[in-house]
Amino acid sequence: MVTSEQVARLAGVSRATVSRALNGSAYVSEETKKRIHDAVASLGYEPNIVAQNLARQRSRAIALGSFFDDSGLLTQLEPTRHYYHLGLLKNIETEVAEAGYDLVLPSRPHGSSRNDYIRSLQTRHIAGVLALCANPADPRIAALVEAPIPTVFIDHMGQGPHATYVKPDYMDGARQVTQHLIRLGHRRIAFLLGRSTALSGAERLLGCQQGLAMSGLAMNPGLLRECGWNTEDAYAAATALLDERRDFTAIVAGSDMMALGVLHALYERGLRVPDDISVTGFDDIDLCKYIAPPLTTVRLDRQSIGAGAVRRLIAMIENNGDVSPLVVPTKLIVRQSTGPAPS
Amino acid sequence: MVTSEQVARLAGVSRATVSRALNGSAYVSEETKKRIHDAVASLGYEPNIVAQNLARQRSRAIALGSFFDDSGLLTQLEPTRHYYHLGLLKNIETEVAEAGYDLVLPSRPHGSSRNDYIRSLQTRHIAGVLALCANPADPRIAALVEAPIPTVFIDHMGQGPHATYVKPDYMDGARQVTQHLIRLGHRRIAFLLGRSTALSGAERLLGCQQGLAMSGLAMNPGLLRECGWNTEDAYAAATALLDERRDFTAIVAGSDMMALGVLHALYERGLRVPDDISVTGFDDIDLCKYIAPPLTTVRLDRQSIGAGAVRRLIAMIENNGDVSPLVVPTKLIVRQSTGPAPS
DNA sequence: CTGAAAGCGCTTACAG
DNA sequence: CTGAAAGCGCTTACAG
Repeated sequence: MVTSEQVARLAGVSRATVSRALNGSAYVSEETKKRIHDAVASLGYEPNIVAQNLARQRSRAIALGSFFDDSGLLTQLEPTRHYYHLGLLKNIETEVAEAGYDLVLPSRPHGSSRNDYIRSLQTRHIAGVLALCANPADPRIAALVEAPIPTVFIDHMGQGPHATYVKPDYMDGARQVTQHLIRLGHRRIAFLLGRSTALSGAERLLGCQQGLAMSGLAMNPGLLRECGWNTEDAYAAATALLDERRDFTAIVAGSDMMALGVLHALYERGLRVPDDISVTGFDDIDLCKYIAPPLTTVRLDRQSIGAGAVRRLIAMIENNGDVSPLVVPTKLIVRQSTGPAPS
Repeated sequence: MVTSEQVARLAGVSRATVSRALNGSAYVSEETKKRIHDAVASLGYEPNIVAQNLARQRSRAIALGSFFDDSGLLTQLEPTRHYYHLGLLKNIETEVAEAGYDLVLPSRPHGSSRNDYIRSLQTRHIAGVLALCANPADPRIAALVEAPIPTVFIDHMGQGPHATYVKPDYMDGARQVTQHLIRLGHRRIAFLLGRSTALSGAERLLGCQQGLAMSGLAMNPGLLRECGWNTEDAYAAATALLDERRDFTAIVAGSDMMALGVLHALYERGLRVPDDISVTGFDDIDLCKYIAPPLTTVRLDRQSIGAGAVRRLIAMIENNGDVSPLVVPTKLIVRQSTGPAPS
C-alpha cells in the first residue's frame, strides 16, 4: 500500500502538506496542491482510513443498533416479522453511503452491560448510532440516551443533548383505519394487534381506541387480542378468536404480515373477505397488492423515516442542520379487503 | 477513555506487558497477569480497536459485498426481489458476530473502478469479504478473485488462492421440481424464470431442461419466458403468456415471489390452482405456507449456506479449517399449488 | 504557505 | 518473564 510518505517524496513536500492538501485546507499554494494531486494520481494513493481514524480521534462510521429481543439485527429481520424494518434499512443504507459514511454492525461484546455497549462503540470510534427500537426495556437504549455519542432513535422517543428521534405517526394511522371501517358501517370490530410493549404497538392500540371514541364507540375487551408481530402468531390468535366468537364484522391486524395470518384463518373457515369479514393491515408492504384480496392498509413512509433519521444523525455528528424530532405522517390505503359491513 | 498506559501504571508494569497479558501470550507470570486483570477490571479498560487495527495491520471486520445491479446491498433487498438473500444475511450476521467480527457495509468510493474498490477495502484493513453475487459481470467480482483479500463468493463460482465459494444446488432443485410436475402427468409446462445472466438463473434453466430431458421431453421455446426476479415482472410476464396461449397445464416460476405474481395473474383470469394449472415456486420463503394455495417449492438451506460461507471466510482469514467450495443440496417441498394434470 | 515534531493508542521484535 | 524503543500511517498545533 502506498503511503502519504511516498506521495510527499514524489511531490517534494512534507507529509503534513500532503495531508493539508488532501483535506482541503486552505493555506496550500495552488502550485504545490497540483503537484500533490499529480503524485496521488500517479501512485494511486488513498489515505489509510484506520490511521486517519486514530489520528483524528473519530471516524466516518455509523453503527446500526437493533433493540428487539436478544439477537442480532438482521436476525430480527425475518420478513414475516419485521418486514417494515427492512424497507427502512434500505433507505438508511442509501443515505448513509451517500453521505460517505460506512455502516457497521458491531459484534456484540461478551458482557453486554450498558457500559460495555457504549465502550464497544467508543473503542471503534463510531461517529454515531442509528437505533432501531422495538423493545424499549433494552438497557442499551437508556445508555445511548445518556452517552455522549450522537444517536437517532427510530420508533423510540429518546431525547437528550446527543439524541433525537424519528418515527411514523402510528397512532394517526390506526385512527384512520378504524374510522375507515366505521364509515363502512362496521360497529363490532376485532383488534388483533402486536404486543403493546413496543411504542409502535402501544400507539396502534391507542389510535384504534381513539378512532372508535370519535364515533362514540368503545373498545370491547373481548375483541382485543395481542400477539407476536408475525404471521404465525396472528394466524393462531385469529383461529382462537374465530373458534370462540363470531360477533364481529371486521378485523384490524397489527401489520400486513399479521393480516396474512388472519386471512389464512378466515380462508380455512370458508369466510369470505370482505363479504363476510373485512380485514385491514398496517405497513403497506409491497406484497399487499398481490395477496388476495389486495389489502387495505396504512402506508408508512419508509423513505422519509430513513432519510430523516440519517440526516439528523449526520447533522448531530457534524454539528449542523436540523436535529428536532420528526414524526412522519401515515396514510390510509384502501384496497379490496374492506367493504360495507354485512347487514 | 482509559488507555493501556493507565492500566500499566496501576498494575506497576509496562504497556508491553499489558498488551501481552491481554492477548493471551504465554511468557507472562501468573502473578503479574492477575495484577493486570485486576487493573483492567477496576478501570473498566477496553483496548482501543482502532489503535489495535493500526498496530496489528489488520482488523476483525468483514465487509459485505453485494453485486447486483448498481445500488447498495440493502437497497437490493426489496423483499419481492431478493427475499432469499435476506434469509441468508440473517444467518451471516449471526455467524459473523459469534466469531467476534464486525460486519461492515463500506460506503462506495467515488470512482468504483476495480482498484478503487480493492483499495477501499485495504485502507480499512478489512479482514475478508463475503460477496453476494447476482451480476457476474460486476468488475469488482473479478477484482476480488485476484486481490489478496480472503473472499467467499455466494452464488458465483469464483476461486483462487484467496477465494472460494458457497452456493445452493439450484440446478438439482429445478430438476426436482420439473420432475415432480412430470410425475403428476404434466407434459406441457411453461417456465417463467428470472434472467439467466445470474448463475442462479442459468442453473435453474438448465435444471428444468434436464428434468424434462430425463423423461424424454424437450423445452418448448414458446413456453419459456425470462423476466426480472420480482413479483411485478412475473405478473406481467404471466399475463402476457396467458393472453397469448393456454396450451400448458403448469407454470414453473423462478422464485416464490415470482410465483406470487403468477398466481395473481391466474386469479384475475379465474383460473384455479391447481385444478386448472399447477404452479411452483423456488426458495421456500416463509410466506409460502400462508398464500392460497400454499406453494409447492424448492427449499434453499439458508442456514447451511450462510454458516458455510462465514466459516470458510474465517478459515481463510485465520488460516485454518476447510476452504473448499460448498454446494448445498436443495429440496423439493410439495404443498397444494401442484396437482395432477387436468385431462 | 510549509516543515519538524509530537501525538493518536496500541503491538512487537529486540535485548536482557 | 519483562521493559525500552520503534513502528503502524495519519493529523495538527507550533514555529517560522
